[in-house]
Amino acid sequence: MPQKVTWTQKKEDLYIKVNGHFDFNHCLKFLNRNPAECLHRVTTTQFWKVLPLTEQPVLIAAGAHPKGLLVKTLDGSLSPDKASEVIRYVIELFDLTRDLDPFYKQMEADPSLNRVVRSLRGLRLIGIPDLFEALCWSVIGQQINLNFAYNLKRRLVESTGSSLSWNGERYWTFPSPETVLQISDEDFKNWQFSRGKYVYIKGIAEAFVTGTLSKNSLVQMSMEDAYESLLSLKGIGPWSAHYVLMKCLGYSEAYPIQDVGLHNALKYQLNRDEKPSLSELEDLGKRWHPWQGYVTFYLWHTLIT
DNA sequence: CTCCAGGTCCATA
DNA sequence: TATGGACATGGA
Repeated sequence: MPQKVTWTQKKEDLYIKVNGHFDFNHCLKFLNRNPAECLHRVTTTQFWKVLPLTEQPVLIAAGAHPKGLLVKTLDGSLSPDKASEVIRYVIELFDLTRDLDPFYKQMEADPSLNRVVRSLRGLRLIGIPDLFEALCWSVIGQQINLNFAYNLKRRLVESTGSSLSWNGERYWTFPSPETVLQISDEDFKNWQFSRGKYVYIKGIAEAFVTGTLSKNSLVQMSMEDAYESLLSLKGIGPWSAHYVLMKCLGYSEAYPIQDVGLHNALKYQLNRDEKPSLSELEDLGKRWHPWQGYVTFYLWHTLIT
C-alpha cells in the first residue's frame, strides 16, 4: 500500500509531510555523488533543480524540514496547478509514497545486509521522473565508467538543453526528443559518444516523437509488458530496462542483475574476494523480492566515496 | 601494456 | 542458442 503524502502551500513555499522513514541527508549524499552532474546542484543543506513541467520549467530548492521536506520555488508565482505539478515531481524524485516498513522488516532478517540497510534508514530511491532522460542516461552509462558517463551527459545537456539562471548559477534541463533528433552525428562524435550510443539515443528520441513510446502508456502496463516494450528499443537491454523500471517507473522489484556496481558493492558488503556469480545473484534476488531495486539502490549508495 | 568501467548489438556457427 | 568482437575513453 502506498503511503500518504500531504502538503501545504504558503506563497512560494511548499511543505511536504512524509509519513514514515525519511532521511533527507542520505538522499542528498546520493544526489551529490558526482561533481560533474549537470541536471541538479547540491549545497550543504539544499537540493536545487529546474523541474521540467508541462507549461514552463520551475526552479526549486528543497531542504529538510521536520517530518518532511520544504520546497521553495524560486522563479515567479506559484499557481495551484503548478504547485501540484511540483509536488508530483518531487514525490516521484524522492519516492515519498513508498511504505518502507515492509522493506526494513524483511531486511532485518537478512544476516549479511541488515547492517547496511539499517545504517541508511530513511534513504529513498532517487528517481529520474522523466522517461526520455532516464532512457538516455541508461544508454550513456552503459559499459563506460561513471565519470566519463557524467561528462558525456554534461556535453549533451550544456550544448542542447535549456537553462535558467538564478543568483549567478545556471540550471539545465535535459533536451527534448525533438531537439535530440536535430543533433548531427558530428556533434555527438565531438562529445565523444560512441556511434552505438548516439544511434540508440536518436532511435529512442524518434520513438517519442512518433508517439510509439510514452511514459503514460508504460505506466498503464504490467511490469512485464513495460519491460518487453523497453527491451524492444535498440540500445535498451536487460540492464537498461530494469534500470528504467526502478528509476523512472517506480518498481521496487526491478532488478538490474547485470549491474557492475551492484556486483562490486556486494563483493565488499559480503566480504568476498570475488564478485558474486549470476546464480547467487538470482538467489539473492529471490530472497529480496519485492525489494530488489531498493536493495540495489542502497548498495549503490555504499559505493559513494 | 592490459583490464575494467552502471552493456548491447551483430556476425558467425 | 551460444560465443566473440566492437565500441570510445580514462584510470588503475
